[in-house]
Amino acid sequence: MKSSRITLKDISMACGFTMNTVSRALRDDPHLSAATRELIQNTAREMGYIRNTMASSLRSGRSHIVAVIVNDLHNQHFCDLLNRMDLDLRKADYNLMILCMQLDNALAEKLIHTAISLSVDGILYFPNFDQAPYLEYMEKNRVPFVLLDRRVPDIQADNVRCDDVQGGYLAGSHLTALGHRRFLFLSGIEKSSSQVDRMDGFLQALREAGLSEECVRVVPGIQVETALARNSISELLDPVDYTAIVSFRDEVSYPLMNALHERGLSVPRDISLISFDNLRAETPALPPLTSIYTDESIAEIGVKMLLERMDDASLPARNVILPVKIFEGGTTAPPPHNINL
Amino acid sequence: MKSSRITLKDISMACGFTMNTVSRALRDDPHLSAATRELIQNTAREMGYIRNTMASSLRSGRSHIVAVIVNDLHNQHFCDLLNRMDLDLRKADYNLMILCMQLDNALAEKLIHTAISLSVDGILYFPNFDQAPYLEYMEKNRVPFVLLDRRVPDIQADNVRCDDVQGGYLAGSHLTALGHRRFLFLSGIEKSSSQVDRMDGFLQALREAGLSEECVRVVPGIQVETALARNSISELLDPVDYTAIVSFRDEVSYPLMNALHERGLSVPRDISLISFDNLRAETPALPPLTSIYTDESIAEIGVKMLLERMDDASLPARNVILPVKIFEGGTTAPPPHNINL
DNA sequence: ATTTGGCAGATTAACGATAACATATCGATA
DNA sequence: TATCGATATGTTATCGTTAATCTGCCAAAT
Repeated sequence: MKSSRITLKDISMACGFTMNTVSRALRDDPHLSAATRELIQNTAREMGYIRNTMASSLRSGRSHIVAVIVNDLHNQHFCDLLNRMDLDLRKADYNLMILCMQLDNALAEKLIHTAISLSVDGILYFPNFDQAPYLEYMEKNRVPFVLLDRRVPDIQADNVRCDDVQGGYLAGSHLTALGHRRFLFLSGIEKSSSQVDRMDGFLQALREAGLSEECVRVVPGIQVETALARNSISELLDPVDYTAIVSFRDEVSYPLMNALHERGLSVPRDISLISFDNLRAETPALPPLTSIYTDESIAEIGVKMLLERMDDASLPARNVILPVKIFEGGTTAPPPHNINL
Repeated sequence: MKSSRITLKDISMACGFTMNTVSRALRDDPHLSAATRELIQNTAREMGYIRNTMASSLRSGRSHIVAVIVNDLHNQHFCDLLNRMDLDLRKADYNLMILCMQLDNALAEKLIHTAISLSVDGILYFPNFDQAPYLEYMEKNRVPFVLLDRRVPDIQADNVRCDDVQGGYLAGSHLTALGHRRFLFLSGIEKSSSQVDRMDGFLQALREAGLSEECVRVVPGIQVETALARNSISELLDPVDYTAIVSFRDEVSYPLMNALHERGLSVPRDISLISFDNLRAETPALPPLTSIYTDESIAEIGVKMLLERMDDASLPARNVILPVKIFEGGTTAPPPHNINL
């Protein structure tokens, strides 16, 4: 019952080759004879050798780790993305390290430090609006990175996100086409480009329908999150001076439907409900949510871009904007005709 | 525009102290004079120094990383747990590294290797049944670890999980008390103790109600997952020779309800539905799911245990079993009285 | 005045792996 | 036969940090 970790030295002594030769054998260096390589690899396996990444990375400069920095893990969107990233990165022989901001923007800087400190080979980053300064760290330390899901003003960097303006526009034109004239708009908490862009697109659709901003009551993200946490989302509904609700993400829609149901309002007969979910169309709700989504995977594309950039740092910055669509579930309908707001 | 990483050497040259002194200053070593310490810390900050974890860990043996190995991230259960773990670990100055098995059991061994290779300070592990051998790696390499959510036979190690036998029993007695006599039991894919234990408890409740195993049709986990992936869960429902469904996790229940609804079966009027969710009672469904849960947090307790163990490897192994309760949502009711199965 | 002890900081040697370079062997070629 | 090049392996230096040990200095104690 030997204890503690086996090192190259141990293997070297056990099979008579130098540490260097052992190291090369374990990395499948083709300059070694097949016999030597196999002998060493077998010995290593028998002894239960596990390479020390810390040492290896220190010397070689490569850690085989990619970090992804996310807002929080309560959002199923993100979790699905993370899963996909993990899969794709593992195929390319990288480990994914998930770093979570816990909705604390100040933590972002620290997490970027952590990632750099770990000598990660690349970073996938969901930036918020006010985090542009942190990006400098990555550039200064020459860490390849890709920005996901959000736009950061005045930054020249790889970037993949959804067409949020178009998303907001689709939501708006869908509702106005059905005849809605008064809206409740529930925002998300993050100060992200998604917020701004979706609202822009939404308002443009209203303008095209001859409506003004007056028709929209906006609930700030912080109120939404607070209400969610307190399980009191019902408060946000009053006064019911609207016939349609636009909610920032699908997950808000579930408690929302419960709250509407409790006060006797039926979806979509009395109130229409539409939300955004850049990631997938499937929804467990009954009726299924009408939702804005994209067919493509930010995770897949983001990982691909990062792999390319890690491979060649001199590539020009790329900007990918994914088209969005509307999934017409069962939560939108024309407003009740007897309504008079 | 300086590039690449600043090292202790750079700081050392910039402020005239040796690397060692710089290193100590940056670690708040009390043996240094306050003046020196501040001078060095300020210089480091100005120069944008970021400690190299790889080097630091190599020398010191501590990485400040804790790894958690999970089955997959599509399960909101796990994501909630991970979030909590991350929070608690960060408070204790550790980074959480999430390693995902992607439902591929063989990957577990590799992930444990990865964790050890990274010199993590501890491992939180959701083991499956057939993974007991892998645990040896952790013991051999003296990595502190805690087993979560599942029981592994014949292993003497820190362990926190729910009382799954009791959970199965609660589900069973709840349904038999309502008058149900025929059941459909949807399993989860993992070969975990939860599976076995819940079924044990469930069957015991049936026996106490004078029923035998014959009353239960069991759908294997692999079929459930396949159906979920193909979006064809409806297939599993036939023939409808039961009045109650027990599903292994809440997330299966949503598509299930949709499928029942589509074929004109109402929950709970025609079919009762109960599921397990060790983690939280809140459910977005309408009506809310009747579900087995626990008030306590496996994440919180698991992290606490791991911190204690990392602090003192000589502690005796501890075994914590959390009590479970039933949340009576709206998805169970007496069976239709005209039924004759 | 000499010893003692503590403090601030320097010197040196690792941690484990790998890159860069050097060497030895052998067959092929001039 | 002497030289060359390819192949297979050994030597040495180093990645950035920290642990272990040591030195010099000054104040307090004898």
